[in-house]
Amino acid sequence: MNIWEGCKPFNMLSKKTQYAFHALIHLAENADKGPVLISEIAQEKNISIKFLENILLELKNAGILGSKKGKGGGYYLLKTPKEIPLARIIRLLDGAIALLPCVSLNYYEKCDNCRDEAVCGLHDVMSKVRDATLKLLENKTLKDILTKNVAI
Amino acid sequence: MNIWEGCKPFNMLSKKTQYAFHALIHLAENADKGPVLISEIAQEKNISIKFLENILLELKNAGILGSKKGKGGGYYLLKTPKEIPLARIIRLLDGAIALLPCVSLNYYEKCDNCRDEAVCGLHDVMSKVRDATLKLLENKTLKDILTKNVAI
DNA sequence: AAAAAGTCTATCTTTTTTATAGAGTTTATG
DNA sequence: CATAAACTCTATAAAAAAGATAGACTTTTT
Repeated sequence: MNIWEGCKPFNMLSKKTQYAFHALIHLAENADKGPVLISEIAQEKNISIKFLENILLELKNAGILGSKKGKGGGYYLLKTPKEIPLARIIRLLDGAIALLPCVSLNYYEKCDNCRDEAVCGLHDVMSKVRDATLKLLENKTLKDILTKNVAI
Repeated sequence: MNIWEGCKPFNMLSKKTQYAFHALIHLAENADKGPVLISEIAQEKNISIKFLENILLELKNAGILGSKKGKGGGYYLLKTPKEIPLARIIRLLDGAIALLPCVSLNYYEKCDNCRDEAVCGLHDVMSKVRDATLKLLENKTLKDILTKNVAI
């Protein structure tokens, strides 16, 4: 059961992050209905319920979601969609937003194939890519990826 | 032996692609000296020689490098650095340049967590990220990542 | 003929990703 | 207060990908 089915999807967002986005969208679009069941999100978005559990828990531990146990419980947003930048979610679940460790702002790591980072042309170009990417992902929020209009 | 040592380097260029860039840089900067030995590149750039063999072979099969067997042999560029866009190398060795399969130009794949791609907000944002990335990676070439100045 | 150097194919190991299992805890409510 | 609903936590397993290696083969030079 290969979920990527024949494409070559390297460098992409993990399923974990993709599922997180879809779950957050569902939560935002149903924010008026009180806590939402994990099982409801899983069914609606076609995600393994047990896998989704872990993801929602991570989002909760990061202060993005709240939860309520017991009957009538479920998950809900702790922030408005507008307050949740996409970069926040990606960094939380996938880590660095950069094509090379040596240009990552949050997960920097020295590269060991170049002698001097200061004069590495690769470093320059990849920094530019990172900046262009972050400009979008830090300014676009959950609100921007919603289908329906939701009250702020 | 974890070569990523504690960072969380997902979504990044693979070692294969990174090694390819470093090898190409070395070949460009030594283009005047005739064919360059795999072993020379491996030593200079701190890459496993056997792993590098495979990479150089892929670059050769893609028409980017040429080679000469026997004594005095080695690898050499078939194009000028200016004619080799970075996107070409990444696509060859890593595949798609996109954060989601559904926004990849060269490796498109339908996403199965959203009902309708046409009204998927995620799709819109990720297309913008792809465009911003490609604008850089398709216009920047091997020439732009060289340290030394090399004759065109 | 011998040595140098790339070619090819196969396999192995490690790491990461994805997914699952199951016992535990909290809460609403009849 | 018993019960069921629902999230919590930790561990583990399965699958895929990345990274690396081995060795026999071919071509070329001298």
